Amino acid sequence: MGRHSCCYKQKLRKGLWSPEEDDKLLRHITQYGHGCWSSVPKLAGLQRCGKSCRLRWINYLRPDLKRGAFSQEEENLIIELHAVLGNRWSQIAAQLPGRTDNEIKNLWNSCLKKKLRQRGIDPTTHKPITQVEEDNKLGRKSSTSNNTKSSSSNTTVGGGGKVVVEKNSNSPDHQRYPTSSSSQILGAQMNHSSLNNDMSLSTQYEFLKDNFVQASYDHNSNPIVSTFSFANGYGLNSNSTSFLPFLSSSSSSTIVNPIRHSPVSIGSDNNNNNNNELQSIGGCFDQSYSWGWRPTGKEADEIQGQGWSQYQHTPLLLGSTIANQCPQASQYDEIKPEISPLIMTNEPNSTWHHSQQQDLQRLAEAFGQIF
DNA sequence: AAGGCATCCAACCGCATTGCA
DNA sequence: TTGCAATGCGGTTGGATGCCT
Repeated sequence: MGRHSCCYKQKLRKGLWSPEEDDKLLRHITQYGHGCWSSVPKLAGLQRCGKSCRLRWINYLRPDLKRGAFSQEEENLIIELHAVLGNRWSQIAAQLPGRTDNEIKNLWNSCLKKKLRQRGIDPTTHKPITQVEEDNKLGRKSSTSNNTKSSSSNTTVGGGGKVVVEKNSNSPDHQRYPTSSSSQILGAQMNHSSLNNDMSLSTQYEFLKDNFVQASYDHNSNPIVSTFSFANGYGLNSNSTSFLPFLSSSSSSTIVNPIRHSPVSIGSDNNNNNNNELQSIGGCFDQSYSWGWRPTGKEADEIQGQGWSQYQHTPLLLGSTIANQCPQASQYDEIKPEISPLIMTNEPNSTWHHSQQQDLQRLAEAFGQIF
């Protein structure tokens, strides 16, 4: 542990904080707030630099911190988020209320990495270790290398916070984050299969379909909000008119814009600029088309059994409409339906019909821009 | 009991970004 | 536009602790 240059200049204390120092800092911030951190030590009567005070507050003294061991659910969530976000500890921490990035980083390095290895999973790539070894043996480039310009320099995305490209080119970061909102093909980011940028749009669509995990509906919201989750941790949150991308593996209500990597809010605020920004990202907000999934096979039979027959030709993805009319929709929260694409134009008297190739193309393009 | 080693985790460092004059 | 200070973030360090021999 070194010392900040400012600490050298001012002969400030370093190392562990004493209870007295904690008390001084806590009292000061409780009473006055932190304001400008560089002025906090002086005002609080501490021989520390502002940076040190800030860190102590964020990682230890904040009243909203959750103490104690991580639960199994929290560990699972961290693993899932790491697969999507890589070493972006602050963004992972944002999904776990009461936990700090430092805490999560330490847990990952001391415990979770080990657990994943024991399960035969490479903690850097989240691929099976055998596959990673095979790739290394063959000197094969990871699927990510096709999608990134460089792994040797830092880069930023969308004007948001710093995005550090990891030294290890196997990092999931490379494959999860497009450098522009439309430059990457969905499939290359959805998992680690051999899909590449050359695949046809209908293949992309099939890929989407395969990675669809579940639909759920929030009957307490008005209008009812439908949520659609995909295997890569992203999802779509919809009402009847729009689809907003977010990180679906989170149990919290924080919505993450996967393009800008920053939390945004989606609420009932019609003037919310973030909403507009998000809606402009995906081509699925096309004015002339609506689209969705319809359950087939066993699930379709179950729907009929529950009086859903009148809706059997209506897509589930536009679930807000269905859920408004048919409360049993919520029973499908945990079902992964077999799905077939349906599409409807917004022209008068248009009805739902099975998608044609051109519809699939539009759909795949829309998803390709979101993910 | 003592020494060596491994692990944990609080705290620091360096760098990028942001905000402001 | 530029320079600088403040802030935020991820990587790293090293003291404390526990376990093993």
